[in-house]
Amino acid sequence: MSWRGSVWGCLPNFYTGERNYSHNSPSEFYSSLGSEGFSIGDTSGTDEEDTDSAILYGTLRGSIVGLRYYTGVVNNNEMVALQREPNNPYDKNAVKVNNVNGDQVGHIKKELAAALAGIMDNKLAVVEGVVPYGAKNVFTMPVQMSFWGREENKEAVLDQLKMHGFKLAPPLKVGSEYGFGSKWISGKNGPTYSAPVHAAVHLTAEQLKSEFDKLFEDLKEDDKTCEMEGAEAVGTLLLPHQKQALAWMVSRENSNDLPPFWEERNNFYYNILTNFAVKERPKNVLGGILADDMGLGKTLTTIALILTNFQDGKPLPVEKITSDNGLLLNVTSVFSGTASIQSAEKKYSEDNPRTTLIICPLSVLSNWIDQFEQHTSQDFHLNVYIYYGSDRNKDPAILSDQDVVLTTYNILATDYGIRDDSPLHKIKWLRIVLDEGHTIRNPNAQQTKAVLSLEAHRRWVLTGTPIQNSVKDLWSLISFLKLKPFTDREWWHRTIQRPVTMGTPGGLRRLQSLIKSITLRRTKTSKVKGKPILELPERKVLIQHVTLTEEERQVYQSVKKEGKAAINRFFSEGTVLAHYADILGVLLRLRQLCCHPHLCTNTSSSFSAAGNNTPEELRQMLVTKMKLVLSSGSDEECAVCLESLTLPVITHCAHVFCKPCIYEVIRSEQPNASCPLCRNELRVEHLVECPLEEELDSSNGKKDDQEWISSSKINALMHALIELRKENPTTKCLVVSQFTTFLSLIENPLKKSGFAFTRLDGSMAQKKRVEAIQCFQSSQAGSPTIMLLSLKAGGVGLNLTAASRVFLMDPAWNPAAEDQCFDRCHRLGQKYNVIITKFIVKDSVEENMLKIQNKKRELAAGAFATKKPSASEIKQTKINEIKALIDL
DNA sequence: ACCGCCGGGTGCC
DNA sequence: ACCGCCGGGTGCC
Repeated sequence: MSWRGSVWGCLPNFYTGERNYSHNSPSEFYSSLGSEGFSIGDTSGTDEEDTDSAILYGTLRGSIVGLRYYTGVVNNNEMVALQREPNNPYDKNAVKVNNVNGDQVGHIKKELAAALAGIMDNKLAVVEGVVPYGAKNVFTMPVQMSFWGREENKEAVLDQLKMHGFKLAPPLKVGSEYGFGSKWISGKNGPTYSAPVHAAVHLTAEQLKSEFDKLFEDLKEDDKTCEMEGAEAVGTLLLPHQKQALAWMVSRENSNDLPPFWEERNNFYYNILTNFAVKERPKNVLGGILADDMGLGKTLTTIALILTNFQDGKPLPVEKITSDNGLLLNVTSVFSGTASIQSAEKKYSEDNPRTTLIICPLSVLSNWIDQFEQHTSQDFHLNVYIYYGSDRNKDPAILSDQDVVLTTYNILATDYGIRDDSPLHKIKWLRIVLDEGHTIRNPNAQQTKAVLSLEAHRRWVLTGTPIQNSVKDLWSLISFLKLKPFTDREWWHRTIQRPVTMGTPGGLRRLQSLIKSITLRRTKTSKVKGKPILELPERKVLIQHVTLTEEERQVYQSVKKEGKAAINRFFSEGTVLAHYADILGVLLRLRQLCCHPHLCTNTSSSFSAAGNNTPEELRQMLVTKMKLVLSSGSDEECAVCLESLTLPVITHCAHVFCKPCIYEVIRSEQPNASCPLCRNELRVEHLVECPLEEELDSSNGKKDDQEWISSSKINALMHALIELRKENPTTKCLVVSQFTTFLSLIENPLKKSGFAFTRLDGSMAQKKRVEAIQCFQSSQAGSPTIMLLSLKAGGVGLNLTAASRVFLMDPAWNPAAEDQCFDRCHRLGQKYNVIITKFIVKDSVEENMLKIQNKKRELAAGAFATKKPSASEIKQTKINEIKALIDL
């Protein structure tokens, strides 16, 4: 279908010079965003990791003064935030006090502030306040402070306080500092809570995990079972559970309910967690979290929502196409809006926007485009603009005239990083949809910051995996939903996260009630009217062992011997971390040798190294190393943000980080920054960027000069494929590898044996991918029966249900990556049992990888809410893995 | 009286 | 603040 090409390319041409968009100039939008949205300084960054391991040192009563001068008011038992104010002209020790709304209440009395300043500045403790009675005070009010910190800082904090003549009282038995009500609560000011006997009951990781699972499981049985038909513009019939989701989403968008934990009491609105009260009715999020399992149709449901609840609770207006090229018009409807835009301009404005912004991982972008095309009835105009690619149109006026703007997290973050050049941040959107919302679970990641500073009326998070490891991961999502007071990390932490992780009684219940009020969750096993939502066929994983030929084995052993010797040397020299990339290289070569000798071309060991290289040689070497790391398939994360690498750069000490992350490290540690992994000197001018990857597979190259030969693994595959064809010639298969070169090598025997095949890998242009997928999914006679698929091509959205067999040619480091790949065919629409065959070479690194996969599976199943490992711990785990892999 | 005491002015950091 | 504190006014009984 040719229109896709135009989607990607032609909007700029279409609009060039057509109109002047005088309204909503960029500057207006920036001033409305304020400086906050674009601040570089990150006050919340550095030692957040420690908050979970904090203990309560004790409490102290103090006073807040200067109430006269500020507007912030405080109720009895209300939580307050203590914030250092080092630039106060009267006292460099100043500590200001804000209420939950962020309005300043006053200052901590100076003698006490003098004691607190050092503690707070050196991050020895977190100091939190609750005002026991503050409603009527005019000049001063008391504050009950709790001191939280790591065990090892306790003495320092006590000393510091003692120096100024203060002494902590032991922690109160009643958990007022957890916001669970306290002895101060009178009947008037809140519900009474029975006081827990102990301040905190620590649950084991396992208990927490199971509690947490229940948290989502329990969401299923409630009243979210109303159904709603999609509007006429939805060109597809919805399944019952999708109609339920639609009804729920529409009701959420049009709801006027109070947000969770708010109550109306004598003309005020009370937050029962913080005891904060306001006159104005707090806004609930017009949206929520759709946490359906993969394959239940979140995309379709969201499209139905956009079309059905288009504006003012009404569907997308009908604009029947009368011209005889109606079909064409719909197809190019992406840009067909000129005529309607003229009239629409009065209807839609900054206050009443029309545009839904959808942010998704690149891997599912084409899926969204497909589904918009498939599910939007031909008679309706829906302007969809794909904000992607270097020629993306950055005119906010044009973007805000679309019905839908589709973009990726990376594009959003990239634009945001350029500060002055993010049109997406200049627009107030009708609706923002975050697909694969857990992408933003790391609060410090650039993408998260970029997402959190977007403006919108309605906000949705789509995710199949609502919580991956801990409550912590939820904050970004909740913050995105703009639920007060959780947008501020302190209140989230004090009212939800800490009670849950400390096992404070009722903490989980509280979290559950929060989740429940904003989430719709169904699993593949959920039922509608007694029937399972979807009945998936069975899925079986078989492991087929492959024995190398004598020749292959010899090559393998010699490379292994050499690599093992080198790695041993690194261990004895203690330079493992410095040679991390080299070690990955060794393992990569071994894994490649298991597949095919031709994959392993770059035997030129890079650890010749060192000595007196020219700067250019050094740069080249670093680039080579970085590419090695990126292409090693070892799923490298940035050790700063713990996410997969965005804009990777390599340090002189050969460690790879996200560019924004490592810049932030250097900025915050100036003048002398050091590498987070090995503590070597770190300088911006030494960082080497990854040249725009033409092809990240390190074993790339068109080795046509080599004569084609087979390998044990290829033989095993071909044998299986031919047997399968005898059984049933229409059965479709995925042949999956992490090495695209391997896929290329496999093409040869496929052709020779007369198989019709297609191919999908990460290097292919979007258009080509879509073609390959459609071609493969086709049931027409003569359509390809085999797809050569690179493991990570396409994300969760990729739908390859035509295949019922999968041949995994080489194991991945991360079992989750494999599972995700299998789910591309084992999902809604699969008619047959799915059989997966994993080829594993006997007595090789691959067998060891299986062991590591099992370990990871156990880890993933058991560990929840345990402390997030530090950067160096992650590396240490990797090093242990390396040892296991090469039998050291 | 280099004190006490009185009462007005005044008030965060 | 229906306080504390400051500093000026004042001064036997």
